Amino acid sequence: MKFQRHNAIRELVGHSLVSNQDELRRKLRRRGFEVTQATLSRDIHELRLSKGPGGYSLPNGNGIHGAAAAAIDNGPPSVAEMIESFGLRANQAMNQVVVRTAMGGAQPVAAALDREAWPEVVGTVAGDDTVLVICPDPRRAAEVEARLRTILES
Amino acid sequence: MKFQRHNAIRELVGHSLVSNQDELRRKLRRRGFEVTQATLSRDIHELRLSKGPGGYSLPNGNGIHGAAAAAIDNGPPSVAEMIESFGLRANQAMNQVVVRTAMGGAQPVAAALDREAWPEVVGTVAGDDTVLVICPDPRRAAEVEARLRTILES
DNA sequence: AGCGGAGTTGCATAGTTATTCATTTACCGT
DNA sequence: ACGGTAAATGAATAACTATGCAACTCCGCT
Repeated sequence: MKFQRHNAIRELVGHSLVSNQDELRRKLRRRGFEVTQATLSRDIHELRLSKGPGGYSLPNGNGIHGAAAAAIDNGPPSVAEMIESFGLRANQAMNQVVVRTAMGGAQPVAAALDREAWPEVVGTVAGDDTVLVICPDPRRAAEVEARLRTILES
Repeated sequence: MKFQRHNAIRELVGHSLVSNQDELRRKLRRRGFEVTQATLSRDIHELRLSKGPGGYSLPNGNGIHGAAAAAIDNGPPSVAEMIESFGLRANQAMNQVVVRTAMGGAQPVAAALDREAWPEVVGTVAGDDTVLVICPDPRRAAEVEARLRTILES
């Protein structure tokens, strides 16, 4: 089971020196986990471990396990949430959409848009209360405008 | 000189995303350091950098020594230098080009663009990590995109 | 000048990690 | 039960990083 293996990896990396993935593979095998290097590469990525002079280490100091980890992991705010919180209106202009928000709401909205990386959005620029959304062409801008309006009106 | 190069590496790693040694090599070349990947591997070891999900990072906490960092950068930063330091990617959309940068990199990049006053650029708008470059028409925007990409990939 | 050692680097390549592709497995809704 | 879909994984391999070695430079000494 992947979850158990992840915990074992955290434990090994936190309490002993692990210099490379093959060493990790051997240590895990002693604990009953038999997987290949490819899987460990993916595990390490998912656990966001980093590799430095002293082998692998946990992501910046916090070695939280199990339940505590899950509690913190409340995904980042979605575009829908941000628009619901801050959005005032959205207007298309050529290949752009201008989104007006409450004061100070532009940055969070733009950040959420960037993170979700909609295919119709090339990029965003945010001020204090205005987000400029750049699309490849007017058609895509219209789609974005429509989608944002749907959220605004819901 | 090795010492200067080490400082440049610290600066690049601290202020921009460096995903691998070849990328670091290209960014250093723009600043006048011409070395091979082998040397960078040694430099990284000596600087005790670590590599994680967000590229290379400085050894836990100690940032750049302000004076030393400033000493490297004399003349007004060029667009090429700024793009090398902060640029992530460039995408054209109609008569605009959206430039994504490392967090906080948009303002310096836009300032450099404004100062160099390219004929194909009408103006720029910068947020935290995105610069919107306005061109007179799509053709000119394509030229700007191509030129920025050349820098990014050089 | 000539010698010898320490330091730095590039080249080639060994060592390590990430990714692609195909397969297997588990779970859904019909 | 049966296709359809998504998650997990291994094998092969691409991509990336470290290292042995030779060449070169820079000093300090004779």
